[in-house]
Amino acid sequence: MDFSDYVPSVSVDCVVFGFHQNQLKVLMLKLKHLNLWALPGGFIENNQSATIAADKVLKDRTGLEGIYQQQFHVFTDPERSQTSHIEQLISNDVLDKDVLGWFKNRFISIGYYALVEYSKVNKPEPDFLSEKCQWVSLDELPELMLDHEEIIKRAYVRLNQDLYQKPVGINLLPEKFTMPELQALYETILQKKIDRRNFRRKILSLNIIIDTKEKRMGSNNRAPIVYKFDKTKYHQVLKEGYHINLF
Amino acid sequence: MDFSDYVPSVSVDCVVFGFHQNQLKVLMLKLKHLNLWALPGGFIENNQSATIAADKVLKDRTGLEGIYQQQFHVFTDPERSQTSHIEQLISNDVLDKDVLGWFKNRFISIGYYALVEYSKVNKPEPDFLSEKCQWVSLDELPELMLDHEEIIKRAYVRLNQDLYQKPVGINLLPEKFTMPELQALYETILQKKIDRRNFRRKILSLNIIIDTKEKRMGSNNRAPIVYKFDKTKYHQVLKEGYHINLF
DNA sequence: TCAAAAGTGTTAACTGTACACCCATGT
DNA sequence: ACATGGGTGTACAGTTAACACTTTTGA
Repeated sequence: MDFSDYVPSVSVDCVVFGFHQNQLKVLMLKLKHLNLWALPGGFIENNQSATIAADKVLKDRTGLEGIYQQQFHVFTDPERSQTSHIEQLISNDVLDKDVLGWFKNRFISIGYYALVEYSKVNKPEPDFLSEKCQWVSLDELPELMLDHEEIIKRAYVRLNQDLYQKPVGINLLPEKFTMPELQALYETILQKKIDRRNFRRKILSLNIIIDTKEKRMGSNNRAPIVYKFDKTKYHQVLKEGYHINLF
Repeated sequence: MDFSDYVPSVSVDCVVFGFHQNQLKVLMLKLKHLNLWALPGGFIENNQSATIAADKVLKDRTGLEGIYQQQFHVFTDPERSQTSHIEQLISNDVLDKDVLGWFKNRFISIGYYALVEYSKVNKPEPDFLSEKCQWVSLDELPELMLDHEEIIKRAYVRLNQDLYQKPVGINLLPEKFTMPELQALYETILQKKIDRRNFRRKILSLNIIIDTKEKRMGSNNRAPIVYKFDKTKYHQVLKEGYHINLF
């Protein structure tokens, strides 16, 4: 393995959020032969920006392109770099021992959070260090490598803050969705109950979603209206920001 | 010069804001023999976090410790690294040519903004590359090295956003200040006029400033009340955040 | 026709906004 | 005593919050 194409000392870690069964999930990798989980991550090629590097990580794990991503923090504590898991991976023949030199470097990691439509991630792909890649519920995190738990926590805090400013949550839903679905998403991320009627009014007043004139049939109650985003207005609001008072 | 103590490929740049004569100023360095200005910056020692490295930059330039600082963005565009100014500094004998190897690296820079009390910075110190270090008004920026103009712009955008969420502006004022002074600061940063009476009410309702029972004498009008921060409550609010509607 | 959950509307409480007036200070 | 600008109060408008009723769907 040759790491000379990568910027030394810098890595990228992605906290990929998905929303399923009214739970916020994170895409995680289970390391081979170790009882440890890790965030999808990678290194930055010499001619890449970190954003492009993050795009590649996202593409490799989820198969998707054009995912919404947001750089949220850089993790620079010198204590965050540990190689014990790398050494174990080497002794389990997962990694060749000539890579230890690279991993012995201290790494500064740029944290991105990404929002994906859960159902579009059909078969998340593990990387060369891991045996599986799967969704893990945010409130049932397993034991994580290095400072990855802190990275997730911070990503979540930032997502939470951002949701008050911009309609980012929309990236977690499929193209078509109902008002109750959108509300469940907001309630999950913000961790508070919101009045159904007030929520609807506020969201509609943003003028970023459109009634498709369809209804979601199939349940034992009145069929909710199916909406989709008004992409033009959505991007406008995303840029400008707003403040929804959902306290 | 020996750079082996530093983390390769990573630098720290600080946008140091000060407030003087109702203007927002930034601390800038004038490069030796070049008609170019630069932000205070530095590299990260092997056992330092980026925050500590930024602290050192701030200490070296301003002489102050414990300055309020906030990491706001990482600049990773591969095109941002250029060495033409370094080469010119070498040909002017400012730098020894054996440092070119280090500076030829591509750098990823972690941007911090810092807020200091203008009057406490008595004699800003240039670094080894620069001939002077001084305050420059935000709206009269000279020609800047690399992407430093973009870094400043982004720092300002972030400061602006943060001011709506947390009472950060306080760090730009001396320990004791009056309501009109605080308002002038807000109006400058937010770039909008605010109604005097409404401003006062909102700020006071945050309960983070205390009437010192003193008055600022000396001008031809009613002497304004002198306030100071309630540090305990201030730090609490800083952590929790709020939203002031000053639109 | 019933339960469940969605759509719609109304009012009271609160917050923000736009003002006018009075007061202290130095000349 | 007057000009200047700071401190205080108040009423209106706009927004948010709390809540009740009607409608649609599948069983």
